[in-house]
Amino acid sequence: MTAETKPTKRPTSFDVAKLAGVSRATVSHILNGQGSRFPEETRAKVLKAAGELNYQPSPAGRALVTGRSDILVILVPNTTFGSNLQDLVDNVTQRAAAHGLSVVVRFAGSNPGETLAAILRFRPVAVVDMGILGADEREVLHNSGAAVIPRIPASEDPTHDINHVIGRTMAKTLLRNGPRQLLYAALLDERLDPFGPGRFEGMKAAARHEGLPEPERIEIPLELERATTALAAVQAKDAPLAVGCYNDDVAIAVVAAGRALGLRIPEDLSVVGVDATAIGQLVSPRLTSVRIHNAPLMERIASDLASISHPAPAPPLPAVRADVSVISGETA
Amino acid sequence: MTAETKPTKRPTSFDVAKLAGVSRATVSHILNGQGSRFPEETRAKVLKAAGELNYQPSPAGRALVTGRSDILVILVPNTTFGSNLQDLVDNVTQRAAAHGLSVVVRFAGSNPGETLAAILRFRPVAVVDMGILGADEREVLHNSGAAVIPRIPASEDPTHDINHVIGRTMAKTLLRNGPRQLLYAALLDERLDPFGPGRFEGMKAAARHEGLPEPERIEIPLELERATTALAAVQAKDAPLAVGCYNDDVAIAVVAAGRALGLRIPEDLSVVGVDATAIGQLVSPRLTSVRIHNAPLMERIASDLASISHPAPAPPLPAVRADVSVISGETA
DNA sequence: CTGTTAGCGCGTTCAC
DNA sequence: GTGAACGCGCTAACAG
Repeated sequence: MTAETKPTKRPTSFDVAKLAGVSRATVSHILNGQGSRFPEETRAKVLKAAGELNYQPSPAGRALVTGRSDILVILVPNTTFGSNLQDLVDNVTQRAAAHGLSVVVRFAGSNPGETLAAILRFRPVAVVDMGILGADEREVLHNSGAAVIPRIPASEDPTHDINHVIGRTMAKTLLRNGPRQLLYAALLDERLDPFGPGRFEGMKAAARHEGLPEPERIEIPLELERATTALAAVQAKDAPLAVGCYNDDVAIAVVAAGRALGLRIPEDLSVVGVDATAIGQLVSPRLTSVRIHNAPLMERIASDLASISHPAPAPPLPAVRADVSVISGETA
Repeated sequence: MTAETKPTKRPTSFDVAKLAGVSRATVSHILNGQGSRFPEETRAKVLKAAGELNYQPSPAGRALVTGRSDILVILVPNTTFGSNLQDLVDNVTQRAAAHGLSVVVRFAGSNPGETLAAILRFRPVAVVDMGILGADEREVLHNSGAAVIPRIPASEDPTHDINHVIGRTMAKTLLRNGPRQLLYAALLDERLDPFGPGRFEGMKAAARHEGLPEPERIEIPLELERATTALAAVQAKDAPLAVGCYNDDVAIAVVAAGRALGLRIPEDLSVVGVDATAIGQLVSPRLTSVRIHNAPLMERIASDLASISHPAPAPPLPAVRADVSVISGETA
């Protein structure tokens, strides 16, 4: 270094104004596009000055006056949320950047209230909710002035919930070779299983529809011995088991436990996972798994994102179609 | 709702001052603990008023005057960073909250400059770097006034880098049953493999040390057919292969590819992963894997976190011991 | 039309 | 214990 460059040398709107030979107000007007139209000459001067100084408006100053930060929060259920989490985040980050927004990721903690409070502290422009917020929490966010994305039609039939669809799909897949004792395998760590209830409900509905007894819910740790114990506890003498799992990881654990118990797969134990992860297709036996098609959701997020700038009241708003498909493997 | 509650009804320091019958300056002094000592009575009044109003200082206002936000950024390499990512984030979030800091997660994008810029926009108090920042980038952050955590001893021997240690450990493990042709298997998606170079270097060093030829680097997609093709391309006629993998996911892919090629494991193909994930221990054959002990790192982060409030120049600063162990499975 | 003045929003801090 | 000013950007009101 030559002469102890001051750490905080960020130019302010005042610096730009000075360099351009105008007032701060003019700078603000021009840089925000809107406002009265200034002669081309003035615009150019200001833009050039801003460019030379590499002027970046202070988020703090802006937040102070607008009462809102330029932050967009992506609320993520947990780390195990498919492997497409990264893609989704990258995608949203790109689009948000185009709107001048900064994206931050928050993992949903085990304490919903705390999580909500943490989000509110950011005074975000928008919150991308992957489906873990309750109606009341969405309400709170909305009232705080944050757009909650994707926007969900108000009168949503719980039967159309993606997790319900997943649960039904698992059940249907497990039952396609005749009736079996249905089970729902959740993760032991509840923190990681926010979608469990919906999926379990879906399986129950499917069971009812088939005239089968209500499925049982078991918790499967991702550890062989304890998983085996858990599975053994529900193993009937000679009724084949059919286990719908929270995700592929759990499915792998169930398969491992079944193997440890000497069960044939899928004859004695059929298993269906969710997410159709790459790993699930690489292990032996290859998993049968429900794949969630995120494209529609992504599109919806993108369009909602686009509409937060234009405070258009409420454009169309088609429901997000719950789009899933079954990847047939060797476990069901 | 009764009467269109105003969205922004947050109390300001003025409200607290009014209710407590003092000036805003007094409120500020008392609420920031530090400052001259006020009579107990005044303190109580202010605290009570703040409590009743549930007063939360505006981050924007504070940021404006301090030139710094109350944000702590955790820079995460990618989604596949072990499953302990969630634990680490939760852990840091807890501790940070105790310091009144808000934690945000950023995934390191493929474009380092962009990532750095995005972080700088937050003007964060601190950045937790999981080891993906270069010395220059750390420098930039430091100059911007952000504490970079964990603090790394300046003259760090690259040989002590955790990834180098991991690479050497993989090689050693693979070679414990005699010399083999060493390979390093990276993920196809480079975005997900920021630690690859260090690990590969570690393997090279170990190979040199053993007088073996330099290991080759291969890219293994997480998809059976293409993984098989990639592995077949490097398969010598009758030299057994020994593959050190970026992580357990890659290891599972290599094992699957080997099986597809009719190789016996570990006789013809030995494999070592990294992370010792739960899944790796549930599949068959059970993975041999290098486990990274995060406790020391966590502790270091915790202590560094504690020291950002006290601007103590530079307390001790013991090096973080790179602590790894080998989980013996059936693949090496 | 073009551009400026003035004051807000919120917490902090110096000087009295 | 307080008054006043600062930091930074925005915008309504206003003057040239």
